[in-house]
Amino acid sequence: MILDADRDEPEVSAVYLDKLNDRQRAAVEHGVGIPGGAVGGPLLIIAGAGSGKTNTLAHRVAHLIVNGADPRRILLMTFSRRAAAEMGRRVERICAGVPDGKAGALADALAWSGTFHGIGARLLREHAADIGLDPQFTIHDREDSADLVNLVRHQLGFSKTESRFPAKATCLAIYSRAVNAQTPLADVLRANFPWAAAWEPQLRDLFAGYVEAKQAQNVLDYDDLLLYWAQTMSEPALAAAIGGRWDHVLVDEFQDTNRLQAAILTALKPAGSGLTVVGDDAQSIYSFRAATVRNILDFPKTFSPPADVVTLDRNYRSTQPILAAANGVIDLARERFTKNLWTDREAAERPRLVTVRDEGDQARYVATEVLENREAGMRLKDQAVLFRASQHSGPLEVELVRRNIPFVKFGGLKFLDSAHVKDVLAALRFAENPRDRVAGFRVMQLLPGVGPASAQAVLDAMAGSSDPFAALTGHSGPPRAAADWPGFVALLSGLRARSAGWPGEIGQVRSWYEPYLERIHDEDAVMRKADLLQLEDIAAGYPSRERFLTELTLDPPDATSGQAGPPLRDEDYLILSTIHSAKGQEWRSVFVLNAVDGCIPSDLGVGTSEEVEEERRLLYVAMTRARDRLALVVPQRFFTHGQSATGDRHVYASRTRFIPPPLLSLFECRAWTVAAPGQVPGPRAQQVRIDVAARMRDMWR
DNA sequence: TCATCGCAATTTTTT
DNA sequence: ATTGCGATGA
Repeated sequence: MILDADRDEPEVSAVYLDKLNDRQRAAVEHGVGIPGGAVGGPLLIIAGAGSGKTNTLAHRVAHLIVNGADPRRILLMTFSRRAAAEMGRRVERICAGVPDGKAGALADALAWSGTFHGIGARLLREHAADIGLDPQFTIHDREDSADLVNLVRHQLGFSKTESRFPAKATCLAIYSRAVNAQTPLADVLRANFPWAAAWEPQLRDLFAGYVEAKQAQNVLDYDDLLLYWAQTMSEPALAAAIGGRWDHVLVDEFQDTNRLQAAILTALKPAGSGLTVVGDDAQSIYSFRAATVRNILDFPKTFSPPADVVTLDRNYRSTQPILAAANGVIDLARERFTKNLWTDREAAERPRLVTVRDEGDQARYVATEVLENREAGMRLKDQAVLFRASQHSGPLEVELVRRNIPFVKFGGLKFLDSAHVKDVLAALRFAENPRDRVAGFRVMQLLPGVGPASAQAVLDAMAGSSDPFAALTGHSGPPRAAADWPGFVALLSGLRARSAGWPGEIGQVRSWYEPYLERIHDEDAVMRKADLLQLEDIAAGYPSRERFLTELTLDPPDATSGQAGPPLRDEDYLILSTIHSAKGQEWRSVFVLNAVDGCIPSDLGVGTSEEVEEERRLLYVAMTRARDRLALVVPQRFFTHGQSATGDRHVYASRTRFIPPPLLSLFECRAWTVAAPGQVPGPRAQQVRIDVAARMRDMWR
């Protein structure tokens, strides 16, 4: 693209502004074009669902650039890297449409965009020397962090206490909340983990040990990426240097940030100049991660003069009946801060509330409807099925496979979480950072004859040495692993020397690992090997081992594995997604599974009224994803787990409490049964599900 | 003392 | 599918 940067017209012909409504335009133009090129004051954009939020933010970024802002000095923090990429594309497109466009250099110029955690990791590596951090640090994901907590818990002897000590994941959750909410441990325990409150002194010791262990091993967990960043900002000189890197800082999905993130933000821009945050308190669904709507509510008065507020309440996405139903649901919230949305997209069809017999019928209903929609010209990609918990889509997935309907699932367990992938990554991480005990502990125990004790012994020997890797190669190995030890040392030496280059190293690990994989998982080794080949493909997309490990941890590929590889780009497929993962997206037709008490709200989320309110917002988010059609499905009975396949123990469920009788008029209520002639409904339907499940298993044999 | 195997119990949402 | 526990065997 050819740039004509010399033309310096004072009046920028911003045709793109004409497509915006007044409010959006106010948000885009706020503080832009101040004489002398000064940066505007803080801005809060309250943007309801479907109000063109992403578009407005993209226009604002583009408008800043068109008016002379340096894209390299813009920091854009989004909720996921997918959202960041989408934003970059839009900004580029808008800029490209401007005659004297500055779009040419934009592709890499908008370099500072990503998640809080991703930006934090990048800054910490750059400033490592300033804060006494080794820039080679590796990053632990949730599971790794929990494993490390577990190791420390063992050392401190909490694993065999009289009454049961909280599980490793719970310990980590407590720690994480204390850090992210910036709240004292005692308060966290009282408010969120009352059953663990008696263990406060032990937990305090555990967390101290955990922090020490992380530092000794040169690893950071997710929370550290924010915490170290925030700590760095408490040193005035560093704060000025880091804050001064950017003229504009924009934050999307601000309702889902926590106190620690808000603290970072105000430290970056204490006066709020150049600061823009966007969010919607009605869509706050991450308080389990210590996010708080107070960040949005308190934002204006954090600054003096206070931030300007622009509210976008016109919805461009959904039809009026869909919006009316969604508004009805959120109207019953205990407290509301934003006004209801409005739209002029008239339509006759109300959202449907469909009662079905059980989860099997729910699956058949959705599959049938999806196919009907497709017959009517709606691509599969225009349709999505949303659910509260990843597992809820199980029966539907079986039905889709049976009917040959391709789908991609978002949310829930990723294939990175599977044991074999983690094994390979642990080997790479151990080579990258030989002090990483969790990685070493895991990978060494793959060798026959090596268990926890001898792995610990080797790690201790390494930890006691100034050159841990030399200590490893010099180690004679656990006595009972004599046969496998040389191969293991050879692998790590090769990785350290980077002899195979990247991504060849991953092939190196794979060929070393395959015999162990076959030994451990002799049943389904074939499928797991295929996963590893896929991992190798993914790895090829990263420039180096370090970048691969970092970015994979912070931004794992978000489609869940399972079906035969990732679908091709031009292929049509149905979207299955947790409601959390559906954030910010929209589809023409949306199905919401299990709109019953126990699922929405989740049984596990009804402890406090705050939790119930969050579940209500979750349903609201799900409903507002729909543009033209929406169906909530209510299965009447659920088969309980823990019984034989032919068992019929079940419980009856009732419609979600978030749609009480007064709201029913906003829906078209109907029942659906398997109506195909010749098919016998009832117990037989259950039989079908079992047969199909067996057939699916056979696919891989 | 340590590794391994079998058995039972459990599983929200995610950077 | 994974985690935690106790028993067993080297």
